[in-house]
Amino acid sequence: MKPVTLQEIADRLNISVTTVSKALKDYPDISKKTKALVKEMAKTLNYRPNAFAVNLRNRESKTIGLIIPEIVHHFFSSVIKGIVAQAEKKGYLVIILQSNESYEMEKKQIQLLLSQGVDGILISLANGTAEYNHLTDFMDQKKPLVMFDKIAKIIKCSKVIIDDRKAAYIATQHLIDTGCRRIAHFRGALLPQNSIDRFLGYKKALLDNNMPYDPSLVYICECGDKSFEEGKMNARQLLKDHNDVDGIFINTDMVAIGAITEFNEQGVKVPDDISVVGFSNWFMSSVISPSLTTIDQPGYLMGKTAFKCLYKEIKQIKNKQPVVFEKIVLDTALVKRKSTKEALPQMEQI
Amino acid sequence: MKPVTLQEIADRLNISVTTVSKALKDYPDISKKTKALVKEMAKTLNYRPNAFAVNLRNRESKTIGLIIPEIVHHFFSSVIKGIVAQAEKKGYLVIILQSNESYEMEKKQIQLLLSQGVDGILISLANGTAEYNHLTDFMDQKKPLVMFDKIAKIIKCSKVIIDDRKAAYIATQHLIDTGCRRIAHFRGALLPQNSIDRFLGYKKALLDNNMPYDPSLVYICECGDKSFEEGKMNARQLLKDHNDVDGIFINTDMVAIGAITEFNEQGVKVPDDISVVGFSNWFMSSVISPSLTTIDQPGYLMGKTAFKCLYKEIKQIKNKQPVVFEKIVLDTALVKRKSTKEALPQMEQI
DNA sequence: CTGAAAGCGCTTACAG
DNA sequence: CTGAAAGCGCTTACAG
Repeated sequence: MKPVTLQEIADRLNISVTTVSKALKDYPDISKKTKALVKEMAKTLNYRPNAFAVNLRNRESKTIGLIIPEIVHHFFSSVIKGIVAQAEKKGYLVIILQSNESYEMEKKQIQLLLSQGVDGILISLANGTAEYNHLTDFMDQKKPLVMFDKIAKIIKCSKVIIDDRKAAYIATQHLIDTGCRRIAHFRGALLPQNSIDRFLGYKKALLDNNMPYDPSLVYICECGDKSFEEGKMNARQLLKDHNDVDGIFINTDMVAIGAITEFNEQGVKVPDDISVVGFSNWFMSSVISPSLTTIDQPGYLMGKTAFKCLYKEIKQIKNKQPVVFEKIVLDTALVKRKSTKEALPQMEQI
Repeated sequence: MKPVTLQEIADRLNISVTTVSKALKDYPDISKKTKALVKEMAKTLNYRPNAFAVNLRNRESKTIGLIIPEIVHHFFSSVIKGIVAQAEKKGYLVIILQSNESYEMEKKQIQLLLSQGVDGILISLANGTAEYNHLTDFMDQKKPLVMFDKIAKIIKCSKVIIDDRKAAYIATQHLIDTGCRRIAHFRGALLPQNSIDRFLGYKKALLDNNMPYDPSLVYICECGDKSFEEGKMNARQLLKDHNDVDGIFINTDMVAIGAITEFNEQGVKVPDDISVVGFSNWFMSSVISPSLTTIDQPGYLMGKTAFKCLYKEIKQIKNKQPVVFEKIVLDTALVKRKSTKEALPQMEQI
């Protein structure tokens, strides 16, 4: 069974393709009678417009691309869900690609999406990305690109993020408020803006509380798919290097869970010996023991917001309006659980 | 900057569009010299074929659709990752849609994908799906559809699954081998084939071991996004109803984690008082305490395999070869952890 | 070895 | 109110 075309409908009704096309789209210059006839025939034949032809004419695909470092990831999968849900509402479909934290992949994927003719791109940068020509190339095609979570400050485009520095500050402050006096930090890789910002928030909290910043207390994790093992390893190393540490602020939950697991295995008590604060609020963090105090990061909302932002720009470009870039900062929240102690009463008054 | 077309290249070189097209595709009837010239010009101008036009001509989009019940889900996100990775290798892009376990959504999404002109569909059925016209409609367009994990036995198409019944049998047998004598089951929703099969595997293991099957020991979970709470609730109810139960086989890990959490909170010792076996081997299951004995379900491999299968059928249809449906059953494995006891020596000899 | 022409299915400016 | 015609960018059977 060949797909039904406008031509087929036109032939059956003995009218022109033009009229059929207009009737289906409710052009005002077509008579009611004709419209009814056409629509009925279209229904009977189960007519479905050929998307390729429509796309070719209209120069839009109603499809967007999404490039994300990792799919099997509580936070990112929540973002995906938000994007897909919001896109569907607006009649847009989402093509997903995983960069695997690789710049090369990311570059290739942008090209792929460009070739496919997506109307826009949503991207969270790979750790390995330090050059941005692939992004500007895309934008040079007069197509919008919106970054979320892992962004490049230097690129002029809309961004949806959280205030990583502030959130990290609050996390570290919480450790201080609950009595920690020597606080380590397991940071993320060196390049990504959010691991830099979280590190800076940690440092600032220390300084604001007159606590010395000690670089030897900062450990690095790549935060790829080996996060759990990295957390364990770093925790082991930390115990060897510094037996006086009583708190750690960790760049991401999965690493924190690795660290807690290591502490549990070594008989180090959390939070009595060492308090731990994570980042992201993965579901898992609420069910391990002790449950993890962490920063809640609104993944689903971030996805929804990022799509809305992209959608707005697609419309603006289509209507030849000027595109105004936005920087949207979403709220985070400290989720207190059992991996940190109760706040000291005297400290709260300071 | 307008996109570069074949016409543009042709004009600049003073040759025909036909020749340009053929040169770029290395037709043997074009001279080496012309090919070199054309390719160089294409490179200089950064030519990129218009996908819509190519699609329209070739009647294929190099795009497939993926419909999945839930994106934020360890198992399903692993499947997505496998599909996307394998598809990219073959030059295919993947459009993702989430059915939210709803039949209505699923139906709408199939239509959407059909309108979009995808070359095939990969689907894991929603719990709510009991009618299959939307699936057969799609296949009537001479486009392949492959089901994975949550399938409908009755539909004639390729399927990639695990042997749920066997895996459940092994899980239950493990409970018996480790000394459990009164074993409950938290099953999934009533419709999905895999929750039926897991239930049947449980039942068969009991009967093969001369243990009575007691329907009052079977509890139902929808296994949607409330899985954790369902696990807790069912565990609470179970404790009230049956204080003699010493083992539970649970349809999916997230529910099992809920149950274990409830037991921990109530001071019921796992595995000493009650042993628990889950299903799926979510990462989380290895880090909770006690860690969860479960069935490892190969999500990434399932995704990869499902795409390969779909790809094969796309090619078969394109080449007008007969399409042979396959049923591919992937291996699972029992992962023994701390939520079950050591096997009893005397039992092992039986 | 090269190119004119038809056609994929649709949309829309224009004529009547 | 209706329709002929052009055109979106590509591919390929066919002619020369």
